[in-house]
Amino acid sequence: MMGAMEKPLIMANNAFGETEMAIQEITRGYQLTKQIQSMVLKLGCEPAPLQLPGVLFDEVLQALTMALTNLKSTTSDPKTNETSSVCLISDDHRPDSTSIEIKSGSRKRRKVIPWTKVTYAPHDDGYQWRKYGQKNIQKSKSSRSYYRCTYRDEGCRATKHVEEKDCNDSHLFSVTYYENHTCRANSDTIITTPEIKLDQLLPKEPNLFSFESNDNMFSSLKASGTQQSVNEQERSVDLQNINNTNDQATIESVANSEDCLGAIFEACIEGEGEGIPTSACLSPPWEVMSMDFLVQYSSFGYDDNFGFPCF
DNA sequence: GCTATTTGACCTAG
DNA sequence: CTAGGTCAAATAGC
Repeated sequence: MMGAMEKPLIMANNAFGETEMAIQEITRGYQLTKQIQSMVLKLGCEPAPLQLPGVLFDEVLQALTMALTNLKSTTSDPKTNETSSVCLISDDHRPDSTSIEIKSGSRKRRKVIPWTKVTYAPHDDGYQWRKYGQKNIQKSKSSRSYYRCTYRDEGCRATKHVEEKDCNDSHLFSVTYYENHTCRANSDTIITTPEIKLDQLLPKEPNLFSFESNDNMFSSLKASGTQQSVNEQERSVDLQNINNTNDQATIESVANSEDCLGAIFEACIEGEGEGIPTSACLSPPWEVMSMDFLVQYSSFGYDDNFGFPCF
């Protein structure tokens, strides 16, 4: 009988199916990250093992494992309503906006899942923050700084915690974001995760872009005509001036360019030629972009809305 | 004087 | 009770 009772049943099944799909996608992300991990770490074996990427990959894999564990625990019995419902990705698809709605009895409360990134530039995320506290953390040698959005008065609840990474590199920070920005300011000034279409960024011909052992990285970039043809007019970086510059601002602007992200990522992953200098992937400031890139893209690396690479 | 930062006190969850 | 997060008064810089 086609009655009014059918609709809720279908909706419940769909919700369960979406969660199952999410599990499958996260599982796929996990497997892909493992592949990238093996390739990147293998690249870095000479002259020394890459400790930092190793740590970052461990964190990414751990995060994915936890997400899977949580998800699976909520889908053990789709016919009951006793478990919590899960909202994996919010409407705006921003990676830092993931949240869970926990149903406890008749009440429903929202728990924000923080999003962490590892970076050399903890303050350079395009938002305006105001520091409101600092604490020494017991399990960490360094202190943790607490920031909230400057526009809290306008109701923006975004906060972030900045902590120096507990590793050999004293300039590396772990930034944990909580809540989304709801302030108007972000639409004008925010520097979001670049929406990179990897197939646009990377050369059509596999060997067009290549590193030579002692060559300057930007010389290699200049040599790639396909790279520059992606959207010539939008490029703010004058690669030709980079080779001789020591200007930190210029270097950082280059470090933020999509060209470099895509190119270095491709070089690290594909290992085109044996001659890729480790320094091209790992020496500051290039490490800044490659690490941010790896962390962000291996965490959420399959969503076409962001143009994430798919290997 | 205004705004941002510092820092000790206070609050709260585990 | 303890550790971590937040508050708010004091301070600094412009």
